[in-house]
Amino acid sequence: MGVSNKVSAKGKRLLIEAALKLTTTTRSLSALSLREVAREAGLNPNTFYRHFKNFDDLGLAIIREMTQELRQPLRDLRREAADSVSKGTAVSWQENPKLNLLRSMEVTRVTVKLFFDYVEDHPNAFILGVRELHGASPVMRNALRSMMNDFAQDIAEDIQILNLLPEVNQATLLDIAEVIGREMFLLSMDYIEQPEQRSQICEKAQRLITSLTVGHAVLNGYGPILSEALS
Amino acid sequence: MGVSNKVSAKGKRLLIEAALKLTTTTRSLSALSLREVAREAGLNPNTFYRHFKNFDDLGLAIIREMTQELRQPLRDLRREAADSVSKGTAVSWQENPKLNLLRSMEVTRVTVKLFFDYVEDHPNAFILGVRELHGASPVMRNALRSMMNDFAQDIAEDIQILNLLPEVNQATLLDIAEVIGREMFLLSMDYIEQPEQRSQICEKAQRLITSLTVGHAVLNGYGPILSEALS
DNA sequence: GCCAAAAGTAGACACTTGTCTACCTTCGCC
DNA sequence: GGCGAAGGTAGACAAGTGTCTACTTTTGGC
Repeated sequence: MGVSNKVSAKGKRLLIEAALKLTTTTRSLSALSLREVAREAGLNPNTFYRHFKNFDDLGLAIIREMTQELRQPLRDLRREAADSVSKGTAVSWQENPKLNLLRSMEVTRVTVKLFFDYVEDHPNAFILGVRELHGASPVMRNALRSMMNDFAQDIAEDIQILNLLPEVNQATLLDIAEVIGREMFLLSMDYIEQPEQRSQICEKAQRLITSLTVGHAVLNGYGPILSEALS
Repeated sequence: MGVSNKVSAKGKRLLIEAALKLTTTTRSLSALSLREVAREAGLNPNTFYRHFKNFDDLGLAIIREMTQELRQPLRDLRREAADSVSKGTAVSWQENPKLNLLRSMEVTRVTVKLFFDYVEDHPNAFILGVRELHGASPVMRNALRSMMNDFAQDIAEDIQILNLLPEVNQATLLDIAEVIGREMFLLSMDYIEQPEQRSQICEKAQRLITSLTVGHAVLNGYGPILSEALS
């Protein structure tokens, strides 16, 4: 059931779980009442104050856990995907464009798959994340935005380290990564809500990533190389 | 002040404006109280019932207005942008790839500019739209999702009619349009919140759109043509 | 100028909410 | 084995809430 370990006091744990449950099934975090989540947790309303000083505080605790639980695992996932495809044999674009393009697409395919598997295992975390990312609480928004930035940073680094893209400007690389991160998170909502369309959603994500990276490569003068690779 | 005309009863109008104001400045729609918005509107709580049967009902009314107010104008904007660039002289990609690419990018530039001007004039509508698109109310979410679909449909049609892209599969064209629409809406939040970065945000949007379309074109076998156009 | 329908108001109802003070229970540590 | 802190509970409070019934005002069409 999503966000789980690492916090000692069981009351705190219960409250977090309760809030998570209510949020994902009914209302947004800021619309919950203190008594409501205490009731759901089977605790006295006052117990809330023993652990949190207000609602944003609870929200931040959830996000903190979520981040811990998501970032490193997702990082590992992408590495795993890369390793499973290219057994350490990095090839430059100029050397063998076709191979590299195929490798990129395969890494993308595997990463996307792993990502959505992960989404399936932690639906609540993603639902809450997407909901509050554009929600009403500035505190939440900022916290989640910074999480998304970190996430984008990771993606950008991986793209670079894995040599999935010819060299491009650092800033625009980050732009690409941001869009990819954001769209993956948003697509995760569809993935959760529409189980029967999951394979199509995976493919859609792959196409998006490939289009974006290839598009950027072309605009940076790698058109001929890519054309050759695609022929 | 955003969403404005077309509804007769002034009470209804006042309530809508009040809800919009409270939503964008403080909480999400579902977190508002009936009495609160009535108070803000300077009306008796009971007046609410004369016009809406519940809160989702109010929300839908707002969305209905928003859609009316946004869709056709945005459509006109894109046409205007296209006209201002190519004075009716449609050129096929094969005939003159370079000209067409430049024309595409110019249409993109102008459209993006006009779009964000529009955002600047209707910030509340966009804030509420983005917030509730991923909010807690399923009714809202569905209504807004369908609005976004229509919006994407419009973009896709325009891309096709204006010949901005070589022929591609209808479905993937729609995918591109969806991503463009979504990202434009999300970027509009940044645009509203960070006035000092507006020109960068415009450029970012342009790059995104160009990368996406070019990327798709390349993957559909138009790489050589584009390479030539870029040379 | 009338009159019904629509829009708006008043007062009350049972209920939920956040937060306060005060008290009990469990646990870790010396 | 005792003690202090942390975790949890009980009861009460004023304030706010959704919704009901009943009443008044405004409005538009004849």
